[in-house]
Amino acid sequence: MSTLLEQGRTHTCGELRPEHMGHEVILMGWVGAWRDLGGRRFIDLRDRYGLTQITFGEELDAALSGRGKTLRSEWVVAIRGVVEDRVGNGGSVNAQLETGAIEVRVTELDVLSESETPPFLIADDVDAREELRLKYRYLDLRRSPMQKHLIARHRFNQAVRSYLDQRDFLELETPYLIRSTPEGARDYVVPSRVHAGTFFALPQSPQIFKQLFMVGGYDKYFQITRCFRDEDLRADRQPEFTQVDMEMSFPTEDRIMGLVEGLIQHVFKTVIDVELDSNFERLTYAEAMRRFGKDAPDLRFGMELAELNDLVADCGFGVFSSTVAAGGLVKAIALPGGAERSRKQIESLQDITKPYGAKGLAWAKVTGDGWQGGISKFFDAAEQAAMADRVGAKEGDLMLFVADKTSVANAALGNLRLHLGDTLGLRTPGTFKAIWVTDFPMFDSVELEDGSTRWVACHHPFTAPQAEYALSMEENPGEALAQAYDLVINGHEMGGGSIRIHQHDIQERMFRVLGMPEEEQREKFGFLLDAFRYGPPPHGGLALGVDRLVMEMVGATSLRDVIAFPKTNRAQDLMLDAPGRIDAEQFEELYLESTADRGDA
RNA sequence: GGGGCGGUAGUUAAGUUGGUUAUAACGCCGGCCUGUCACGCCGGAGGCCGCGGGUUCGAGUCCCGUCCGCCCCGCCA
Repeated sequence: MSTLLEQGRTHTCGELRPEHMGHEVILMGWVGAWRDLGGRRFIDLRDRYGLTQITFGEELDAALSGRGKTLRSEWVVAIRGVVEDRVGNGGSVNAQLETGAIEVRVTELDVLSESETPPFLIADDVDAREELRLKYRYLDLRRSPMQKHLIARHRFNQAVRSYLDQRDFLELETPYLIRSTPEGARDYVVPSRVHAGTFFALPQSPQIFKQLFMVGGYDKYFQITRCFRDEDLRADRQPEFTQVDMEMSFPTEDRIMGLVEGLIQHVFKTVIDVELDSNFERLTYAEAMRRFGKDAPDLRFGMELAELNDLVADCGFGVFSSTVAAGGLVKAIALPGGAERSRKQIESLQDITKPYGAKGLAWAKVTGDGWQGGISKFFDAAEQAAMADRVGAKEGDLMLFVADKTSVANAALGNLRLHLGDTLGLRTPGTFKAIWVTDFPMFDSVELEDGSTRWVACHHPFTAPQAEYALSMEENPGEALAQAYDLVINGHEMGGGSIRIHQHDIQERMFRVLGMPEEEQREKFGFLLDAFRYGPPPHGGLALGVDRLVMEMVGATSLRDVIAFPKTNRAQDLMLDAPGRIDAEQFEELYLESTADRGDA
């Protein structure tokens, strides 16, 4: 007679329903919680599909029941049994469980695997600290919330593939061992054994390859691929992360955004059954910064920032007028009902703005009798009315002001707005607002240590300028706008893309603005520049952050909760204990003894 | 590189102005219990108080250093 394992499962642990009553079934799974009543024992048998209560009764089979008592947490068992009605057996339905109306009376038991007592309880509510969960990640992955997250990832990937496949996109792979081009983020680097003293780099994105696919005539490409950046981590930043990387030939910005909009709607519908509004709202970068202080605003709530420079340029409050005179920005936000807050509560908000470099957070309460408290006394009634009107503050509101350099004022108030939105419950979990932020600047000016400034690409050096700036960007880099766009959902950047430069002369101008000499261009991007001499089609694309999208969809608060084997804050894997040392022989083969061996010494 | 929070039984936490035997819950082990599902009841075992120094008659508690985890700034599409 064959074993239960050989016969195979007839059902999963999440499958049985009242219509199966009377059926003989074989289930396999992990032993969860049990309840031992003496002559009767209940066990929750668990797999990734759900929980089924199985039961042993002494009156039916004392020997089998005795074996049932020896089972312990996380043992793996196969059982044969009969599906029975809980109520008919004298119990009651467990409405919390999908299988709560039935139970399986065990008639045969095979222990497939025993388990030591796990270091933490495998339960939906984690009580173990994260350090421990990461060390025993395979146990953490048994928890239902983690399984839901990874299953959502699977559905996400499948939805992307089917959507893009139906639209003639080809899923093509690109190499992971490539050449370091130290622009943007720091590269992860892999020493070459065959070529002593030289190094591969892991890609920060397949950017250049996908452009070469366009030159190669594969006019619609995508890939779900890993990218690597050796930078410090955050809750929403891992050193390796997954992107849906896409590129198409003969595009316009609208066609790309339209395609991605459809893709995002399809994915939200498929993965979490949410219908997003069609025609995602579009905001220019300048407008986003002006109204929300951030290039990735959360539009699920208002509380927009207001600029007050023109109103306070000549006011009696020196902090404001001198900020305007120095070319800075005075901005304010109204907190509805905030006038009830105590001075202490109000001043504690500085803890939010301070990390962004804001020197202070000024405030005033709007009452029926003019402003009160804070900086009220510096303004007469007309000034107060004008500012309150600009900010949209009503009686009972609290006005909050930041006067600082433009970047600081925007960052401080923009993040304060998000904080207030959080505390007021305006960023409702389970609600989603997807928007496009468009018309990004081409260049950012960076101050060097010697006080001079240089221009760096906001996006990357292959981003096309908008037509009207193609010729003028050299004279006026700060004014030039790019054909670049970001997808933003709930205040998080979920993806970004651009139309690329395919014209040789414009690419040269771009490099000139960036101050990259020709030899350096040749050395870093020679193959791309060469390729663009042989009929590159107009092309453009976009990349989506898979981890961030899944995180937002399932409502996780950390990327680690949607990545099977993530890294810690210090970029380590606690389970593997990686990175780790290598043995002397392995090391020697790589010729890493001295920096003189790098090849550029 | 900088700031903040944390590390005490297997786990999660409490631990007062420094004081004698370091608590609790869950888990674990044993016993009782035939309708539980956070089962219940009785009993038991279990501690390098992250690590290293220092102050003190005495340190989980105070000081210095260090390691680890998390959040944020810088950095980073």
